[in-house]
Amino acid sequence: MAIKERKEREKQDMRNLIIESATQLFLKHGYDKTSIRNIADDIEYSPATIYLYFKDKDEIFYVIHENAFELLNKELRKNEAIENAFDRLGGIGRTYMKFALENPDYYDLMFIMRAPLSQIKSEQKWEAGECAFGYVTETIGACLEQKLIKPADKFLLAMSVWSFVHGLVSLYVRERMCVFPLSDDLLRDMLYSSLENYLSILKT
Amino acid sequence: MAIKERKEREKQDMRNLIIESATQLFLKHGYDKTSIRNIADDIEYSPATIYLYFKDKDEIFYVIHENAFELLNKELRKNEAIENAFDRLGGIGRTYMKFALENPDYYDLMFIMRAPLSQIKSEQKWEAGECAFGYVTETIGACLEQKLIKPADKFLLAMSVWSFVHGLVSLYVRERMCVFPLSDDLLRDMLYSSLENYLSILKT
DNA sequence: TGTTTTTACTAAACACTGTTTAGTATATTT
DNA sequence: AAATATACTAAACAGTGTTTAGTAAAAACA
Repeated sequence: MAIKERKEREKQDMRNLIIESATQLFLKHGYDKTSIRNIADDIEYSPATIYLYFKDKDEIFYVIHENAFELLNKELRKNEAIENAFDRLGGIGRTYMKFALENPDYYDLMFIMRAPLSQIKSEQKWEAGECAFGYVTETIGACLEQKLIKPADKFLLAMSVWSFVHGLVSLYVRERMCVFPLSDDLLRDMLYSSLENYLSILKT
Repeated sequence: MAIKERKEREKQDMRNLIIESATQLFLKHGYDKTSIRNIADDIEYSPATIYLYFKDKDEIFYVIHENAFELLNKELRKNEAIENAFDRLGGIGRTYMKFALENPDYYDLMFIMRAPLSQIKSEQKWEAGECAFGYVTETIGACLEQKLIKPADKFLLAMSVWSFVHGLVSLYVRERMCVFPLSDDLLRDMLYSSLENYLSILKT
């Protein structure tokens, strides 16, 4: 029965088609303005068809959110090449910040919006998040073992580092940094400088 | 012509009535589930009436956002009593965090959601934000003058401290701290511990 | 006072949204 | 060839923010 396999393939193709259209519309117009009807129009199917492939709108954006994490994780792991654990931690921080500033809509979906996580609520785990966060924790563990940073609980430090960078980029992404009377370019520089300053005071 | 004054009073009363109802509904059910029709039902007027007193939904939530800032600022200024500038900074940080954890919906509106700031876009300034942030900057300035913290640019430090605490509470409020397999109580404790740890490494 | 104007309000509509239901062709299996 | 299963959609449901046109009551004017 090769027919069943073909049907399975076709089902996956249709899912991909929907995700591709949704991703493109999302990156162009944002979450709120990407409606099921817009996606349906774009792929030239009726809105109801989309519900044969996805439970609801949030499930679509959960998949996009997972793709975005794959992208971020790929970027983060590039720092694996850095020998010194502290330099690696710095690299990870800068990569994370760069990702957020270059892909603000993805970042929003991954770490700010409630939508994609409605998929997880009670039951599943937030694997994508745990994976990215785990890498930070590991690296901090290495820094602690080699006494490259001031001693503290590994998880507390991981939470701190993550929160620090997230704080900077999320205030920027959601336009709260306007309290600084600075040009956008100078502001971005200052975000990076803040990170450097934080790393320097973490150092032993 | 005392009539004009009465009319003015009545107009303000109606605005207050709408804000009170909206605030109550917002704190009970959240932003998305607080619709103009819900508010109208609650105050026993037609939905169209609300538009005679507010330009749009965002203007209503901008006022609520301002009230929330008044509340936060009042709390923050209580730290004025603390003599030592560094202790005062710590107090401000803890007060900010406490406010966010006790009023997550207000915090969301003030520092995460896009809605209330749509009111500001091009033209006005975000006065409420600048006021709260200014107080942090001032205190950090005092810390620097008295050499209580490691030297760095005043604004860079203010941005850092704010971002650090915002990072912690916003990841918590938007449920990204679930990467930690901890109970809610332990998690909250860890947020405060993170802040203490950060303050300790800022110290000279 | 009576007439005109202004004010306060609303019913209904517009243009959307996510989602569900019922029904129809087409493809597959028996 | 007949029966069944699959893929799809038109239309509806229940909601959203917002606007328009029209109506009573209040205020101003004569």
